[in-house]
Amino acid sequence: MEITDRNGLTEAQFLEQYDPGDYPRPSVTVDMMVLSPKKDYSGLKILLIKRREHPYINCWALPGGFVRPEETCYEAAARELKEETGLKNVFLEQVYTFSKPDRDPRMRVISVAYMALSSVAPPVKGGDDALEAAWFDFEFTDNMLLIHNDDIGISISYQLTTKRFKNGNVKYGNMVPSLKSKTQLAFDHVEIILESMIKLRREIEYTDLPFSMANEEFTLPDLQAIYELLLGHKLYKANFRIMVADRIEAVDKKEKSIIGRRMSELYRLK
Amino acid sequence: MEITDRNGLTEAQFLEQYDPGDYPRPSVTVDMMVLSPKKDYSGLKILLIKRREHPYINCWALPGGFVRPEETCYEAAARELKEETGLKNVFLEQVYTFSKPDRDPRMRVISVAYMALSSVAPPVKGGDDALEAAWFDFEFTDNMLLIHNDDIGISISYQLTTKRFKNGNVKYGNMVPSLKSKTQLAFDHVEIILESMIKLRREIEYTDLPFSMANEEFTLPDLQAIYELLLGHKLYKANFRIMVADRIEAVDKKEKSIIGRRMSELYRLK
DNA sequence: ATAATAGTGTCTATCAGACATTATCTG
DNA sequence: CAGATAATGTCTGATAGACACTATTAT
Repeated sequence: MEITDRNGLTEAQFLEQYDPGDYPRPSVTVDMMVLSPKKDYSGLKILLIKRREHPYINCWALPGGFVRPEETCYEAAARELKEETGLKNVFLEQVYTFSKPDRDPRMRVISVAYMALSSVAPPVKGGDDALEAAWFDFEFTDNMLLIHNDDIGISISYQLTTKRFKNGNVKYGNMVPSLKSKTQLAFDHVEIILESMIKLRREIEYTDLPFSMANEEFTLPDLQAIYELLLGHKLYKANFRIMVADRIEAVDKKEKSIIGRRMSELYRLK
Repeated sequence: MEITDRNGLTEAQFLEQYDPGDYPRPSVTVDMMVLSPKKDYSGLKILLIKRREHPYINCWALPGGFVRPEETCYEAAARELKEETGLKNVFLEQVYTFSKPDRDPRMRVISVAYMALSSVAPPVKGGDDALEAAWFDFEFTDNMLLIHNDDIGISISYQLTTKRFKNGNVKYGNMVPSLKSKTQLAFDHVEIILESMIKLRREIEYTDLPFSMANEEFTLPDLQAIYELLLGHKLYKANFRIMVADRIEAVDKKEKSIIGRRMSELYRLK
């Protein structure tokens, strides 16, 4: 009664004898843009890992790693994030898959990019560890990407210009980075950051995504500060409050806001 | 003067001796949702391929194939699309990467999904060919996905319900399909279609994407019809024209519109 | 001539942007 | 009390949604 193929095999029989063959397969990795606000909400931080091997030896790279046979890409990203930072249950979303054949000179590596947003920046393995990680100040404007850590004296910057591309008969502008500093990010990780920021800013329009950078309970001045950091521009207080009004509920407690110096109502995401 | 690693190797030396090792690697494929309008603009069509092998033998599947070592995923998708349909230079965009370890029972396959939008639906290899392909009528509403081809007597339908998910502390609704027809789509291809349609509809808001389904020169009633097909609801004529006004230029010719029966001004995308 | 469809005018509700004002808190 | 900041009020212009009307064309 079971369906058989042209060789008379049932599905179970087919799978039993199936040989995946020896075609060249790419390695698949995940790479992540992990952002968190600075403690005083005066800017954003991004997590980078220092490379100890060729290629891009001594360069800083986005955290990431290989996708294991028994896990999804999402699970791989969540695992790597937890290994690096201890963070779990933070916002984590797929951004784009990068697949230029020569993006890694060692071998063919296809990388699925993720972005993660955390309300805190936990301490990471630093110093002269084999795996050195650090949080960098992250500044992203219309024409500049600046990533620096003044403690360890590293500054990486790219100028951003807009180039027009065509897809079918639809044209659109796209950011093109050009290195301005002596040090650079490893691989195509600038592009991963740029794609992530574009997607992030677009999604702020129709999601509650900035809430994932706020504490469980937050004041509105602080939530507004997070929105402003992610969007890269100031907002009007009154308009902002109208915008988020139906997504929040008062907790009926007061606390000093992080960015201000006064008591402010606490709220929670509905 | 060159930088050496802990073994004293330069980058060139390192790459020379580098052994990618024998870790398990996934196969990477691309799968595509290819949409085009019906000739009379009364609906959408989607391209499907009939499977001749286990698993999902005799099921219909999205077109796709393996990513070759020397090409990007985009190039793989463009190549497969051209092979199936002869189409090139159509709108083609990455949607999402699907990576459940068991999504293909034969082996680990990670699939990068693309969507393609064409103004025409070229004839495809049909009949009793080894590789049977066909265009299906495509209907997508809030609670139903219906894919059918009355010529060959195939109808595939899924009911769509909304389930709430959590990502970090952000909650959002997501469509969950449940099969209603006897026949089903192969693999997780329903999910690829759903993700693609969500992204497609969202991008219509801020791109010229529906123009890629129109002819080079088009009438406004026809362009509006395409917008309505993709969005799944009617638009007001006057509002629609205001909306597209600054993106089009008159060609100063008239032609009968496809959906109407009268002469109408021809336009072109700026 | 008539019916259908192309094309335009305009009213309204909503909303983002922009200031202005009042209330409250800290030092 | 003074200065700063939290919180609210309100004006304006742009825009989406809705409907009505005129012009043109196929039969």
